[in-house]
Amino acid sequence: MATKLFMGNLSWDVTDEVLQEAVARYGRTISARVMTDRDTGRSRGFGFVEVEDADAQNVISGLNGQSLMGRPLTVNLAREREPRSGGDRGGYGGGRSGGGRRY
DNA sequence: GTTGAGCGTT
Repeated sequence: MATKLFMGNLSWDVTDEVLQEAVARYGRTISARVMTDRDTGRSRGFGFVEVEDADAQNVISGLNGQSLMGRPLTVNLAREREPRSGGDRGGYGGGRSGGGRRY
């Protein structure tokens, strides 16, 4: 199992590799990806990382507040984005993302 | 050549 983490306040110089290397030091990194602007292709300043559930808390406590590339990292549980459609044309009528933040 | 809160693509 893997836990998804949201990385914020990333330096524009940070890349997927750098993020993975940084997270891999605190836990087994399943996957690391830095969200880059699809419009311009430049880093948006945040990304997502997948780590083992047992290491998720360790990674958060380890990287959250730590400085990377000269900028303090912000680590939090990433929201679950719509599960992959799976490719089945199925068409669930009641598909409800439930909305994002609800406060 | 720039910028800085926020939750991503098949």
